[in-house]
Amino acid sequence: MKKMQYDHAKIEAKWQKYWATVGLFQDQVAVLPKNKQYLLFAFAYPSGSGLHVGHVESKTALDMLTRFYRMTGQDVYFPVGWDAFGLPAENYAIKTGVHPAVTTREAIDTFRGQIQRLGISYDWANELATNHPGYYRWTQWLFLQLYKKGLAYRGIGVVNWCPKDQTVLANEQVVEGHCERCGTKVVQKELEQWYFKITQYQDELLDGLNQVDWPEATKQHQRNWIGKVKGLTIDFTLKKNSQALPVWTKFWETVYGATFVVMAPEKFEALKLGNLVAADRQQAVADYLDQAKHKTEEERRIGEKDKTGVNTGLTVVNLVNGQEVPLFVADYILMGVGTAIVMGVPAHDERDFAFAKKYSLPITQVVSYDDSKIDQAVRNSERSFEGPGKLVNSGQFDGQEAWGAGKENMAAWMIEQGFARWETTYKLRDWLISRQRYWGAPIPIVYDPDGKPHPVKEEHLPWTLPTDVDFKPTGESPLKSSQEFVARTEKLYGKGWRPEFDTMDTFVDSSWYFLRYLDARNTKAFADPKQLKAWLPVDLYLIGPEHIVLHLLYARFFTKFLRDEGYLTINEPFTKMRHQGMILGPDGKKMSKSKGNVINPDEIISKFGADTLRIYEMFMGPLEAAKPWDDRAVAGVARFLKRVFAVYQLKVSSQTDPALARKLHQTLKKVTADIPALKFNTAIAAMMEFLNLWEKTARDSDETALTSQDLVMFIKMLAPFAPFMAEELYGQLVSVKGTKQYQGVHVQPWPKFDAKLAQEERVAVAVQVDGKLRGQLTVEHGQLEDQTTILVEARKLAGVEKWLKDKQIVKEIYIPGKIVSFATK
RNA sequence: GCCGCGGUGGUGAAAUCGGUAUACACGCAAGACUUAAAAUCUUGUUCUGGCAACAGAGUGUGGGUUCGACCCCCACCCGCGGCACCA
Repeated sequence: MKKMQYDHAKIEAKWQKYWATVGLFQDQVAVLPKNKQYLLFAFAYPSGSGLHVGHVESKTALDMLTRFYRMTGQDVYFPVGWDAFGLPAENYAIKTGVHPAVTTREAIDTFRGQIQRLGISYDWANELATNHPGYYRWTQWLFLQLYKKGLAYRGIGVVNWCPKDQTVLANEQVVEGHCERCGTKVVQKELEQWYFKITQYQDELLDGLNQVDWPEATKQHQRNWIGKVKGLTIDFTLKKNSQALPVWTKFWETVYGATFVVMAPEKFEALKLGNLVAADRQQAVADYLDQAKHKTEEERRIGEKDKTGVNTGLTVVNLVNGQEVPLFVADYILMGVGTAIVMGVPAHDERDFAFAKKYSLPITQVVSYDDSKIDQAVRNSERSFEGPGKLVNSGQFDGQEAWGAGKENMAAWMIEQGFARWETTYKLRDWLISRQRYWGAPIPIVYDPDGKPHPVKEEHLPWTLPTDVDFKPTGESPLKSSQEFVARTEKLYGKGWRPEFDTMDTFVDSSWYFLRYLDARNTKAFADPKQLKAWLPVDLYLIGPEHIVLHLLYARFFTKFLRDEGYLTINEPFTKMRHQGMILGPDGKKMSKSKGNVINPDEIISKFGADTLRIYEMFMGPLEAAKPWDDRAVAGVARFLKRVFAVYQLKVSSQTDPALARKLHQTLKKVTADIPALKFNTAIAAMMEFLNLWEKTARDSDETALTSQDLVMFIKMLAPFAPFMAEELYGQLVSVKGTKQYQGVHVQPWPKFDAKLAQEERVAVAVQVDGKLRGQLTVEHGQLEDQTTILVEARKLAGVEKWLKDKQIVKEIYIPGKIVSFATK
């Protein structure tokens, strides 16, 4: 046989072309599946800079799994698409004047080429892009369904506004008071906007988490985000007119210690309590309210250390003991948390303590603590403390456990008295979806001349995004600059009618794409119900940890809504989910252009080949871990593949070396178990181990030491990992290659290992004396259960005998095939 | 502060159920080939002592359970991610 050198560029180009020609693994969703595997990768935003190594990691992992499942005879669906609306393309357009549609198309073309070079076996038949009218028509349809049910509504509210991007942001897109995207300080603005009523499903979104196989941390994040808390709402009353001021709290056991009541400025205005304020306080209160209104989120945050407030001069009655306490307004009380009215218990709450100190308010201790140091400090009003203890100064409840019986009894009593009730609160807010941006799906709403909103008629969908638009940010929606858009609206709905000029948050587009994947060319429905039923839910979703909260919550919300509307039969869209870890630069830091530590996958491919890149990224470590890039380790993987290729150029043996056969089956067993467990790193290590033994066995010979059947077995094992090389080597081995009957390695059945052959004949059993390893006993496989003999043999081992001499054995243990343990006195 | 994840050789990391800690790879060292270098191959590589046999120590720290702990329990330290004036 002619010896060939491993030429990755030639081999990869050849097979990429061949697979494309025969349409390998295309259009798979049409088949009604028996053993379905719907594998999903969080679709990418097609940025101008192309695929990065992080994309490669998750795409490769799923591709390996996909190829493995196919070989084991399952019906796999592995689709691809583009999250194509969004800010970067629009910002680029503002800078250069190039239309986002153009840059997006170019970026998608780049990505597509890179993906094919990587050997990712996507099914392209249902490729989709969210900016395509054929897609966003159904995004708009979804909006209209929500609208019909009152789950898409218009509301006035204080919104987060990014002055640089000139748009509203969802709460989720504000990170520490700054815009998630551009880092600009976010300001508050009052606007009328569209919301999706996700809170309608808050309990189900919480409960559903118990049904899915997701990382515990992710579920916990979602739970925290929904933030369900059971508390007690207690009425305090305004002395002047007996008006009830409900206070919500988790710590009602400290209610006897309330020495003031404080409410959010917005709440004070909403309740119109200003009129009740005595004349001499009017000015001070008005000033404070005005000042609070003009504070940004950031300024309020700074106030954390120095709390401000104003005494309204009004008096409030604490109904538990009739005590009269002052009413304050303070901006450390947040609108939207509880009732926005808080009882101030300075002895047992840090914030209330700081406030009481500043305004010289009394501090009443109502819980005494076992720790005398703490108790002393609280008694002397030196600090506040929250913790378990006994109630004091609390009327009939004195002496009861504050975090036990006392808490329960007090709640029961207050409820019985009629001035308290249970109330559950949530942190989750409705989803603000309006964006004053161009590059998104238009909200399908038109306004009549009176300004009343009406849904765009379904026959007018897709409600297309106009093209005659000036992108320059003005603080208003760019769509306002389109003449065509207004003309179209007037033509279809009448003179004086106006379209909604805002577009939808791109999270709307990207939170239902996994449904459209199943039938992306359907023009009658977002997907054929038969396909939806056959393929949903998604069996495995691989997604970056950055999407833990928003995307997943929204996708689950849509799923539940569409189920209620009769379109879906599932409760949860993603049965199993895992996260891939971030690939860091060689310096161990997050890759970024400014740090100059970015690794370009194209360069790795041209230097070492796609097979090497794939295997290296999977070999770096566990899929979910953050891993730094190591150039030299890449070369190590390239070496591995080169060695595999070289050993396949030897003459095929007529018999397989027995020791090597055992190792082969052991390796196959390990790889077969590791792939579905997503433990690609150890599967690769096992194959490397096999190669090490193989080379040793075949050394100083011109033969492979494997039969052609066993050579095929290993190459099939390698196929999901290194699809190009596997196809090449398989072709070299199989005689029908080049003929019409030739079918590549990727459609071959996954080999079966011989369990008996994979078992070692002799097993090394470790022998311990007093927990220390003192010897090793080699036992024939058939003798493993013979405890008596083994214990006798173990004692006789030279290294063991030495340590047992002059000692009395008090216990001896034998775990078959593992260990012998002697305990002595 | 709260929630979550993690801490193992010089480095990335293995260790399936509580059972021989450090597989695999990188790096490093020595050697082979070479005029030389690169590439490739071979051998070694947890630490301490010892020529060696061997002995001792060893999975962030301190304790505990167990014949036996990277793994389980308690207390703590450090790193990373998220949330945070949430009453």
